[in-house]
Amino acid sequence: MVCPHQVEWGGLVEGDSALGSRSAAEASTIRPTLKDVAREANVSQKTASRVLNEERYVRPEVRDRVKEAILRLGYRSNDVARTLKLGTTRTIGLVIADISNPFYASCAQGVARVARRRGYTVVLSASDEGLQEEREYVELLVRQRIAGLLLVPAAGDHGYLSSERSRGLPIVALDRPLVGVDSDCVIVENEAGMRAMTAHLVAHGCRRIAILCGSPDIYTYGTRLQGYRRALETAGIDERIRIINPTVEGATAATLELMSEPDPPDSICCVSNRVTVGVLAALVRLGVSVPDDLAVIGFDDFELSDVVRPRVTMVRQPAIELGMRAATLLIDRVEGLESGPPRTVTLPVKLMIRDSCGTHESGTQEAQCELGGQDGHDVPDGQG
Amino acid sequence: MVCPHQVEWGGLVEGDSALGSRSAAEASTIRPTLKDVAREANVSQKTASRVLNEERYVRPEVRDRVKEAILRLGYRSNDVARTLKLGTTRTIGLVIADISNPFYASCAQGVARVARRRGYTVVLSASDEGLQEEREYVELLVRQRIAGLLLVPAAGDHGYLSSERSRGLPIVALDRPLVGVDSDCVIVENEAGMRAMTAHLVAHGCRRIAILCGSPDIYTYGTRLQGYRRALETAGIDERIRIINPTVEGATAATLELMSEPDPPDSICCVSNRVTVGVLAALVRLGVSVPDDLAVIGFDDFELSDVVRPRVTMVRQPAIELGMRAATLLIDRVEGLESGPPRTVTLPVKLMIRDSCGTHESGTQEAQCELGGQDGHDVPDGQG
DNA sequence: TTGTAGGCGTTATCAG
DNA sequence: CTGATAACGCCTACAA
Repeated sequence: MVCPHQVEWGGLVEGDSALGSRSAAEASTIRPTLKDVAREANVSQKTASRVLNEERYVRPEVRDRVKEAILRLGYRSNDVARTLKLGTTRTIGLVIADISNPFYASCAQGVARVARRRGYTVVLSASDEGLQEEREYVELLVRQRIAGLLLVPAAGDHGYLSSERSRGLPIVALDRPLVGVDSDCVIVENEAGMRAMTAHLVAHGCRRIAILCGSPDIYTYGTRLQGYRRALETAGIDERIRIINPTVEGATAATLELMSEPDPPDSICCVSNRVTVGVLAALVRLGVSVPDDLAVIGFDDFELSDVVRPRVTMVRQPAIELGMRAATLLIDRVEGLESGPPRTVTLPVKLMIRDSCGTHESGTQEAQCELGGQDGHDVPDGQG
Repeated sequence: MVCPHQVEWGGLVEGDSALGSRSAAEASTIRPTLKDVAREANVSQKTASRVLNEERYVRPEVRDRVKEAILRLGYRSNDVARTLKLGTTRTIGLVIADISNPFYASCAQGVARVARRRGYTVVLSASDEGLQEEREYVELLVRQRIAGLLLVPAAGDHGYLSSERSRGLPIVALDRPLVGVDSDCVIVENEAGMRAMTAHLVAHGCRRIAILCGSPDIYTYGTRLQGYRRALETAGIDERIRIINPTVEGATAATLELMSEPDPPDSICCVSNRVTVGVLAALVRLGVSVPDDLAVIGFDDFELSDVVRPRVTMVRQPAIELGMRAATLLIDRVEGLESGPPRTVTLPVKLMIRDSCGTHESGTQEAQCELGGQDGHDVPDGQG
């Protein structure tokens, strides 16, 4: 089916836009330009441009003529050209670890929401926690002249970003701070959250408390581990640290192993929703009864945490808000609405007390963690 | 901290790149151009360009000089300019309904994986099932001159896309075909899947089989509903159709209502993972025992479907592969590797038999649905 | 092997 | 109010 525009369009093929026939692969190039619109409307290019950008000083009559031409030709302005001229994109680059982790998906959702609201476009990339991949993506994004960069940094040194930063690229770290550059960052109360979790286990009589933790080189795991240690230290209890691959499969394997050892734990702290899910899967397979045989507590919510029996006690992070705050901060930087030194925004987490740590619990209770403030607190960093 | 490049850079401020001081908001513009590199290396711009693109015919000595200049200046080529000149991006636009639905997240993951492998960048947008929002996003993407468009169409007519298509923009529909334009599309066996689900319930003695379904205007729901109806027709059983808002909350509310009515169903078919999760939440709350009091079966897997007790019988769709196939097809079109008429790729689904439909089940069994082939089948459409 | 001139589609400048 | 003309940063032709 040939749309009517096609017909109109046919008459312009002679134009100097070099609109001859091309191979299918190149066909996407056959689009009318502002010059075509101008010719069609019998005005200069600049006038057409004026209409397009809704500038003043265009006679209504002329304006209508141009608008008509735009419609007739199915003209779409070329942001590539405009960007080149203006020197600034309305695109933000988002580099996360893994889209299939609901936590990051929620962060991305928050980012997307704010971006849309403020007229920005989001380029998404997944680094899979690899610094090398992250660098490649950032390189690509910089080439594309993104207005700002939002990233969940992989483990390792991010000094490579300092040249970008010094060239004025706004960067906001999400979920974890950057190592080796300073930048804004939006994180949650990792240590306090885990401390609260561990203390909760202690309060329920647990003494052989294991933690299944990803590499402490990754900030979130490192700080959460720290919280665990401090809580145990306070309680005078020995640590049982297991560094694992923090995936569902990794956690399942580790749990299977852990529970088959002599002197197994009486409780497990999970450092992420992936780990919690993996632990639960293993326990179900083993027929271990929670919380009777073993208590389980997790950092970060997961879908069904409230539906699974027993309902899992865990610390909830505001994932969507994390994304929204990060995006807001970034765009504020981009637009110059925010111009102070790098700042760290720390959002509060909540301990949701349910049934997986002992029968004393009843109903879902919420407990703000020690550091928690209603809206998080905002700390300007020391110095650059 | 001032990085060493800054110093080098300082010497160039006089250049005709107009690198004077600017406001913080515009600072991202102060980047060296190829011209700066050329001057720094004492060669022509073209020579610098040659080195950048690794063309032949550059004396090694000169090449090194240029590379050094690039490094010293921290030069990053400007893809915006390059794109304008070349007339073609390496960006694909992805419009999905909702990132927080793990199904779409997985699709996006598949897309991202292929895109990365083939050197493309992905711009992500979420339409929230709104046709209007979808249009706005597409408009934006077209302006950005994406090389191709990948979308999960919202309900409604997509005739608005035909002008883009006729201008040569490759479009691949994901999860649902487009209405009103023809295009490639990658979907799963919706009807067969739901027919198998329903038949499975019938085989387990269910007779009051309800379906919780989203608006049939959305292709996936429409076809799944069709599968349900056909299976019941075959079995000579009455329909119990409930059109709901297919979210977790919507399904929970509907289930609560459904179960409190006189003559409640003996089984529920869920049209999506969102619905299944919502149903389970409601049943847990009501204390309804599955499968004893009620059988439950779902379309589309969800995390923990295999961990929750009883384990939920459901039809699994290959979400990641869906995304990968769609992206592959799209990029093949973009690059002209694929040039025939629009084609529809249908991927098979699998019925995973577990415990939520009756005690006859034991262990997880897999059953390929009727139409299933190993790799899906590929049907060139009728005609344009 | 290297350099010069011109244009991709916009917008900005500055006259008419 | 409107229109030539010159960039934006890169690449393709076409010389040298």
